[in-house]
Order: sequence, then structure tokens, then C-alpha cells
Amino acid sequence: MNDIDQIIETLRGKQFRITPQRELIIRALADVDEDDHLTAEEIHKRVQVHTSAVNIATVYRTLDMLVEEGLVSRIDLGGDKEVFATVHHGMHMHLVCRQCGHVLDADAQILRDVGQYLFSEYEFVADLEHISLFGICANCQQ
Amino acid sequence: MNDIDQIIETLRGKQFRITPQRELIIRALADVDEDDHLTAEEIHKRVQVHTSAVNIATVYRTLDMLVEEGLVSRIDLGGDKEVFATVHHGMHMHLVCRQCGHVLDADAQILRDVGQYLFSEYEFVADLEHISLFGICANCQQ
DNA sequence: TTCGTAATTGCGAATAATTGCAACTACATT
DNA sequence: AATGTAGTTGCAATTATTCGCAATTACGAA
Ligand SMILES: [Mn+2]
Ligand SMILES: [Mn+2]
Ligand SMILES: [Zn+2]
Ligand SMILES: [Zn+2]
Repeated sequence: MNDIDQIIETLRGKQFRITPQRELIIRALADVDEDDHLTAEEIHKRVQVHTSAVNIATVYRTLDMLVEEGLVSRIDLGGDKEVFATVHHGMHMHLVCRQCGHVLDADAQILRDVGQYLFSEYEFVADLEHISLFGICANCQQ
Repeated sequence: MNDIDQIIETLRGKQFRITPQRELIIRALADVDEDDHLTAEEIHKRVQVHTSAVNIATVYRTLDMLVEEGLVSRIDLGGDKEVFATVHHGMHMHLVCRQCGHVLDADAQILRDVGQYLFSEYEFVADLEHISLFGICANCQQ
């Protein structure tokens, strides 16, 4: 079963209805390159290649739902840029420079300890597959 | 020297001009209780108690500047709620449930290792004093 | 199949946040 | 103290996102 069907099956299991709009949005998200992300606006554009009949409000609502269900991750790449990706976008984190905005991908294995700690101490299951951390990049430290 | 003067001195050292607007905004931010945060809108309201002559755009721009300079932290408390606090708001993290929106404060000592790793491996100085992590809270796990 | 109904969508309006630009002002220099 | 100027602000316009609600539709039950 591919990534798209996987997501759709999960949604069915949770009694969500599979509308053409949702299918197109999920497909757009899953069809990007492994290490790519899309903004809500970009997803909307890609969906409209197939049919102009998907409203931008529906894109926003569907993305909120997919994030809430844990099927898609919402990533803050600094101030204005918010992007989305499915779980097939492998585990890593984004180091975002708060000065120049540069984004560097980094290994996220070190977060495993954090996840275990948060669960054992607070019974909280943290999403650590794909997060952003802010700070100052090597360049901006002079 | 108190928190407010500290911030103002730092700004002066970086050639930023100290306008009445900026002073009021910094004061509003620093005058909250130790464990409190304010939204941009709330800061605007508090500033207007003193004078109605501060535009909301100036509040947004000043906050962006303070965050960029590392003097204030911007915290995402889930989707719509973004709050700000100065550094006197002690080190901890926010565990935000993506299902019910509940926010739990947690110890952040465990992030020290993460910070060291990111610096040694990527020369990135991460801001880990005050971050949010998303996931599922104990309650929403059934 | 057809039907009933709650979930979902589209649309337009409301709200939040950002931006361009002319006017203003903090502050270094004289 | 007066001046010059680059940094900052206010305002209005723009853009991004959310919301209310009536119309539509997915899908379980008949
Ligand atoms: Mn990524
Ligand atoms: Mn806090
Ligand atoms: Zn940088
Ligand atoms: Zn919860």
C-alpha cells in the first residue's frame, strides 16, 4: 500500500469522509520529492491543475485536520513560511536562523532521548520526526 | 540593572533607536508575571493604556525585531495562538496537544544535550530556553 | 438502489498580519 | 543648540487566514 492509500485508509477508520477535494490535497502532498515541503498556497495551486473546483478555505481546513490527526506535519520555517509534508518525508529537523532565515537540515536522532523523557515524565507523546528549532547559524555568529 | 534597561542597553549597543513606542512595548513585555506570556494584540492593548499613539503595525514590527535580536522569544501555542516573553521568563518548554490544544509546562534541562550536539555538529546556536513541542497529551491518548 | 442525515464544502464576509511609502524623529555631528 | 540623515512610524492598502452559514454530498442503512 502506498503513502496516499495509507492516509486515506486511516481517515476512513476514523470516520472521516473521503471527498475528491481531500484526495487531491493528500495526493499533492504525497507526490513531492522526499525532501520537499509545500505551503498551503502551493498545495492549492497543484490541486487546481486537476480541477479548479477546490476552494482555498478547504485546503486550509483539510491541512488542519490532517495535522490534528498526526498524518501530516506542519513546519514553521520562520515567521511567514509555514510548510507541510507527510510522514514519508523522513525524520530530521530544521535549524532555522532567526537572523538571516537560512534553513539547515539536521539529524534528529538525538531527539529520541527527549521523546522518551517526555513520555516517562509527563505521559506526553511528542512529535519529533520533523520539527524546527530556531537560533543563530554559523555564518551569522560572525 | 533591571530587565527593561538591560534590553534597551543591548539595543543601543546595536545602533537601534530607542523610541517611546519601543520602550512601551518592552515595558509591557517585561512587566508580566514570571510565568506569563502575551500575544501581540495584548501587548498593543497594554501599551494603549499609557498612550493611544502606538500603531499595531509597530507592535508587530518591534516584536519581530526583538525576536530577531534574541531579546524576546516567540512561542507557538498551537495554530492561532502566538505569544511573546522576555528572557526573565525562565527556562522551560511547552508541550502542546495537537488534538485538544492543552498546554503543559515541562522541564527543559534535557535540551542541553541537544544544544551541545547541534553546536558541535552544525555550529548552530539553538534557542532552547523556551520552546514548544507538539504531540498528544496523556488525556487524548484515551 | 434509493434515502436520510451528518459531515463537508464553497462562498462571501470578517479578521489578522504584512507591506509600501511619505512623514517624522532619535541621535550623531557640528 | 541647531542641523542632517538614516532609522522608524503611521496610515492605508494588500494579502493571508478564518469563520458563519446555506447548499451539497459521502456513505451507512433500508
Ligand atoms: Mn523537512
Ligand atoms: Mn512559557
Ligand atoms: Zn544566519
Ligand atoms: Zn490533548
